Amino acid sequence: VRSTKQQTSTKGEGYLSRMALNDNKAGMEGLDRDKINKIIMESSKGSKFYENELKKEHQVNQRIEKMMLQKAHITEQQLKTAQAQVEMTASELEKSRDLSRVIVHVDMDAFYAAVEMRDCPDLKDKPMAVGSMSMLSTSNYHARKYGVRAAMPGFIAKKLCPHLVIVPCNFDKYKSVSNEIREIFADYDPQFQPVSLDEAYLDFTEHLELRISWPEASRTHRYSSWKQPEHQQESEAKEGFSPVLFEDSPSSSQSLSNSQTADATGKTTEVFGTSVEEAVREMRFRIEQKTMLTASAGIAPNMMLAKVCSDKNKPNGQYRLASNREAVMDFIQNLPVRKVYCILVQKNHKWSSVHPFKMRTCNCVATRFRFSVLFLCAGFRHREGERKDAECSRHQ
DNA sequence: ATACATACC
DNA sequence: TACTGGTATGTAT
Repeated sequence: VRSTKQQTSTKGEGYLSRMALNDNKAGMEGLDRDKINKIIMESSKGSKFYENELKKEHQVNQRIEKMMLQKAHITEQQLKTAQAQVEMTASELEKSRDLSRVIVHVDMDAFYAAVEMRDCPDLKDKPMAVGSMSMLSTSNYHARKYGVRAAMPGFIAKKLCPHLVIVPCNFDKYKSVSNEIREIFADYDPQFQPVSLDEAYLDFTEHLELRISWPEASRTHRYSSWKQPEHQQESEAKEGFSPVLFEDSPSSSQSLSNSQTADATGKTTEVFGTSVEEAVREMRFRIEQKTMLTASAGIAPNMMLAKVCSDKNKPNGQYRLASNREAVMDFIQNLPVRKVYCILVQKNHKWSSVHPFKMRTCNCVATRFRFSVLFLCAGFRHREGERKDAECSRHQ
């Protein structure tokens, strides 16, 4: 597969395949996928774009045919050599497996759309999307029920949902909100890695080591009335509380999570525990109080898994994958390859390389390739390496 | 070293 | 009418 060098693959999955894979997305329950695909096809037909996509798809098919021909000529000996290589790589990866870090992936829910809805309550119960007639950046959950989603041209979205409201992008606004949430991220990991305006990877490992001995006051956060501008200074002042001053063992209240102090007026503050889940819940709480926007998070021993996890309980939820081999393997079993398909092949050959084998789940890939160590791909490995370098220079 | 291709949001 | 644009990495020559 790797040696098939023709540069004929489509951009990403390709338009047509993408539609066929229009599954498994939040907000897609109870919607008629066939009908949606039909409308998309009819809207696309005859356009230059569509012709191009067809051409690319054809090229990919030819490439696959070629690969299948090559496959017929593979000898027993070659197979054995390849097998041995795979086993070797597998055992190397197995040895280098590191489950000691706690990585969190945070992703704002329908970010651009959520910002626009926050600032214009009229949009609240309407299907809306952010972008233009040519291209949408994202859509709110209401619009997703009609099959309207990110990276879809606006005019097609209008056909799927005639009442759709399309709001133009306000990047400056999104940038300033992004800065607000990044300030919170920095409290948990000063070296956090932003992916885009609304998404970042955080290494919680160190925060958790310190947090275990934090007093309750440092883990208490105030509900915002969303009217007083000073609410953010409030929480920052608390965060600035030095944990080093409280090195005695965690107090008895430490294990009691989710306790709330009540006022005459009701809840005004919330106390968070010292566990990962509590720390992440706290971070999401602070984001919501500060920006009126919700975020979802995934907690796992590496970036790739964290990313997949953050999708699991979206919107406004979080999911933690335990840090042991068994849990990870279990999690991987029935995961659609689509979510992590970069695991097997070179990054930019991934889709056209895995696709012809028609494998849906990771388990299927593992069986076919007798390959059991599949949860850190080159792309993420690169970024994780980057992070370690950054950390080294920080310590020096 | 450069141009071109691909990926991600 | 209309199928992104900014930024990164990877590959070929």
